[in-house]
Amino acid sequence: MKKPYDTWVDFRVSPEGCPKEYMLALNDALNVFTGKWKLHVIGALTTGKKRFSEIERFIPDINPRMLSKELKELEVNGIVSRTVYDTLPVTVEYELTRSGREIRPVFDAMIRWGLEHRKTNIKKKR
Amino acid sequence: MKKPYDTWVDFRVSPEGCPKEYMLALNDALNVFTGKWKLHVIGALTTGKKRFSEIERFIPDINPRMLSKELKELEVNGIVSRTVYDTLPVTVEYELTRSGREIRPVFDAMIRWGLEHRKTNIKKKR
DNA sequence: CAGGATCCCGCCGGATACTG
DNA sequence: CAGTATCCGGCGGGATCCTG
Repeated sequence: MKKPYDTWVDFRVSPEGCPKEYMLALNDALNVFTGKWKLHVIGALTTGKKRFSEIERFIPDINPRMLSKELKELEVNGIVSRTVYDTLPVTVEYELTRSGREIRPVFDAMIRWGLEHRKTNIKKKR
Repeated sequence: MKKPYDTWVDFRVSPEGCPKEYMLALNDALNVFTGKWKLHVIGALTTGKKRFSEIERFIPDINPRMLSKELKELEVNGIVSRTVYDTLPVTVEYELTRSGREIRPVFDAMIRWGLEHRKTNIKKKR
């Protein structure tokens, strides 16, 4: 993945200018949402820890391959934790980490903006 | 573009549950960021209105096709406004709309989360 | 100057089948 | 149950060239 951010210091989000680490942080946040299902998975887990098949049932139209992929990425990114219980057959539980739980303010900000945006924009598309 | 959100009412971001319009709003917000360059373009325009080639120079490694595409999408989505002046040759200025300018709190929330997230996660990747 | 037209490739994500 | 393996199409996005 290309990161033009590294050389792109002049990007400004705040009036004082946006240092490189801010861009990295922004990028991190964006990476959490990339992919078609990541948001759904996080959403499913905000109602509490769940097992693989539970999440699968919770999210219509997702297939195991995708769910597996997304969960793995979220785990690597420290958003979701995976716990294996050696029952028979194995039980695996997924849960939001602290970071995962703290994404909510971001969602809230996005929703707040989105709602306002929708009000002022008569949706022509879709 | 598939929108599983429409049938997916059980997604919860807030404890009270997340109504469908919230999901749509969240989705709207996400659509603003999708694409490799959209964020850069918004960033470039936060420092004020700019012409096509100015934005091009502002963002390293972007090519005209991409810039054109992103600007068009942002315009359709009501984030950016396009003004044509009939000089010779034509001059075109791009500017953030009100909605576009008001994205900043969202960015701020993302950055705040991202910074916190980075602190607790010793980056193993990259 | 401000893009459009074409070509092309990687990879995201869907479908289906299989396993410890 | 909790995933892999494999195959495959679409499209996001790069490079290059062209135009009103």
